[in-house]
Amino acid sequence: MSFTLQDILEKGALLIDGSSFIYRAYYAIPGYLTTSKGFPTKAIFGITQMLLKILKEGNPKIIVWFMDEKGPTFRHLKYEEYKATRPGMPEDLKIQIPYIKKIVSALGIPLVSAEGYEADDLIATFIKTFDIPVLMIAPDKDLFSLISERVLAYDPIRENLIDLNTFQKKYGFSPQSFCHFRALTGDPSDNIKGVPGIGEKTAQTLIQTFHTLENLYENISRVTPLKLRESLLKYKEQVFQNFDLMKLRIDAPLPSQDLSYYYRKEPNYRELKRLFKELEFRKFLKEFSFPEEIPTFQTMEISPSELKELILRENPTTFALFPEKISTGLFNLKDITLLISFTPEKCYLTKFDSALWNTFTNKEVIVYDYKALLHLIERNLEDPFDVKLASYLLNPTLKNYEFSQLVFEHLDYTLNEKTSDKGLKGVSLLLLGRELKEKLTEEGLFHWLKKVEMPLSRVLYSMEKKGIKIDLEYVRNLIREYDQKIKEIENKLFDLVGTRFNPRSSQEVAKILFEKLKLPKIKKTQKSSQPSTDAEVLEELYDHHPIVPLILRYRTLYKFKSTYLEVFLREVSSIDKRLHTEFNQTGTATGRLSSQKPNLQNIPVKGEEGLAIRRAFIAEEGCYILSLDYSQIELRILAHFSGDENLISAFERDFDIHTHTACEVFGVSPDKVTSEMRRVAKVINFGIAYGMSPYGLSKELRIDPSSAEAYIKKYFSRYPKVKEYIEKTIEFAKAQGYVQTLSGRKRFIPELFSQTKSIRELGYRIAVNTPIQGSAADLMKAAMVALFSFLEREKLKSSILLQVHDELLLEVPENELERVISLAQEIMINPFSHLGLDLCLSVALKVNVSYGKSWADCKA
DNA sequence: TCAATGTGCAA
DNA sequence: TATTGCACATTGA
Repeated sequence: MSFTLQDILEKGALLIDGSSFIYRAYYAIPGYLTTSKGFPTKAIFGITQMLLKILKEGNPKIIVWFMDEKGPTFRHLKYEEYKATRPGMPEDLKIQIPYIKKIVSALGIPLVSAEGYEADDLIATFIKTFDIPVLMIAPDKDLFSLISERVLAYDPIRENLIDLNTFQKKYGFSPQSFCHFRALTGDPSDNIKGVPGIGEKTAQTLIQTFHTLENLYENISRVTPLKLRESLLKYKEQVFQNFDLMKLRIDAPLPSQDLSYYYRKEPNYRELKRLFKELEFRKFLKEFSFPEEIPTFQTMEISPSELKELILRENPTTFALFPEKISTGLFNLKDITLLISFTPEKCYLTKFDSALWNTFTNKEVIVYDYKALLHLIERNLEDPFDVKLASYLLNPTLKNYEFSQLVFEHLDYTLNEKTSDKGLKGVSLLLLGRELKEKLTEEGLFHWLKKVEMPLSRVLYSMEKKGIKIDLEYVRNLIREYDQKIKEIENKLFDLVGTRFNPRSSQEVAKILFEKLKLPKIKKTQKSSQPSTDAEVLEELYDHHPIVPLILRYRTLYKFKSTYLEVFLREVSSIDKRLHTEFNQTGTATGRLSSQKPNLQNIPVKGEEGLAIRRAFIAEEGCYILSLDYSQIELRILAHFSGDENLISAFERDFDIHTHTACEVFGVSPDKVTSEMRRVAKVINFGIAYGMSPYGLSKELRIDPSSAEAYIKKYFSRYPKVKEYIEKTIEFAKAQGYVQTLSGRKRFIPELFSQTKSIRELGYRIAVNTPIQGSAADLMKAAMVALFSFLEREKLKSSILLQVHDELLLEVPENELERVISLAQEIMINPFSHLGLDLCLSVALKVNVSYGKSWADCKA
């Protein structure tokens, strides 16, 4: 009788020749595959893919992974030449083996090997020991001799199934004779020489006739032609030695004689997920159905007083605190339900209550989104642990930091967005807090979170709440003025063109400029093939037609009106007539803040129109708007990181850095630097921090690429350590897969390992820019926290209103002005020491100060 | 109503 | 073929 595949999977065993499998996976898959850190994973990936497929489609009850062991086998001991010509395993395959073993184990597949024996011998012994149907996953012929009515072979790469019938059809003899056959032909891959002059065809005929070697040599006189017979006799010893080597042993030591030992076990999902993450097998992370380890717990409604009693009794050290339901009751009083959990088995639902609030002092409180919580409860909550900020510090490039996303990322289960399970949210927050605290400590970032990011959330909360005063009357007048100017320009445009069109539509503008007026197309837009009409293009076409300057002017006016002035009126609070932005503390890849609704970090400043917009931001009666901005903070940080003596000394001596660079690049003394030379130097200085290319510089400066390259070369020869630093940073990033800022925050840069050159080069620029931009952000954050706590401690009335990356905007009562200026300046110059942080720069920082009745008045 | 696109503002 | 953001208006599904 014969077995079907189904029979085998249900009643029999699936045996894998792991060692040959690994070789096949390594050589059969073309190309390279590595993690972002460059660790080779091609073989691991191939094996995993195949195993997952086998497990999914076959769902075998018994599956065993057999492997060779490192040391010599009895074959090596007997015959020196055995496998002597086989080259050693390639290094990059060798280091993958431990991972393959880990994955096999994690999948619940028993792993069998024995010192001195090859995988083949173990498989033969297994088949001999257990009389069950077997499917051998065997990518080479070494196991063919084991094929029988109950044993099939399968080549997973060629997807080729060989059963007894197929075998006999192909070879014309039974599998038991296979080693006799191979002893005649030899096996070059194992350095086994066959009989010269005997190939597959001849050997096949001989074995078909005689079945065994013994029988062949007993009847050697019947072998013709004579030459063949002589050759066989001459190599008789060799042939029997070959047979001895090829014959599979059936006395290998199996780990157990009990079949149940070889049953497939439940996968170790946690380990498997960890491995997939480490190896960056995103495909498997997505495809493999990991069961969710959702905690089991009780949800209980409880009154605040009862809960307070319970807390006093049990005295837990850590709480998770999540606002669950907010409804607005009588007199607009907020009615808040809290989820509170201090053990993963329980979650309490209770009313927000100030008496309960006191029990949290001196406890560790875990929250999600501290700033939002402060807005909600409008009370102080000292020194909590925010899981949103924590996971941002661990990885600033996540798409979003929603609670369910964090649970999925760090706790590996899916949280239903619906509030169907309130308790689970509370318990999950507690577990997230534990998990993230551990990870953060490992990364050395726990201190930074507690000392800077958490307090900063409170600072931002107070800035958002305070808002900034807007001169509404002024804005309304300005809008009227702009409306009129816009209308005038529209009319002129329509007159000149001859038809009405929408000057805000780039499509229509392009039609008029490039089709109707036949102006030269300078460049194309990014995604469509429409010719671009952006400012850069229009500048170039400025003199080609009178409508070009008009369109530029129209764009500026319309932009300022729609994006700024009208938004101010729309967004200004009806309660305090001030503008309240929202700062996002987890919104950028570098660690900067961002601002939205409205964005107050991109208020125009250039030109008369820019200042006109800034004039709308005014100080309260009796107060001043005070602006403190870091001077050249990014270049100073570059000087610190690179240690370049020239750059450092330029800052130490408080030179104008652009003029200094102009001196270096153009080889002239400071008094000979023209404004044009300074402009060029400024572009170079900025470009360096962004990793600008010679081509980019040439485009920006409208010079030819070769002169741009000469400038850059000159720059690097004058600031040699800057060049060195850039190179070292890129090397580090490629080796480690990430870069770091002063605070120790990491940004991983997968772009570095892209197959696409342009994306890879983007990765280099990110690697250079992120430590600089990110460290500047670190400094500013520390300064804000230190300044805020100073203002609070000294009970000053001054408040921080805005942060614009390297600038702080304060509203300061006149009588505090002098004191606040000197202290704020002092704090910003040395922010880390004010927080007791053990960080310092090798370059002095400089802070420019200005103040006035409006933001527009804050200029040097 | 939504997403994609082009454009432009800031550091 | 210069980094990090946010937001507007248009366009077409």
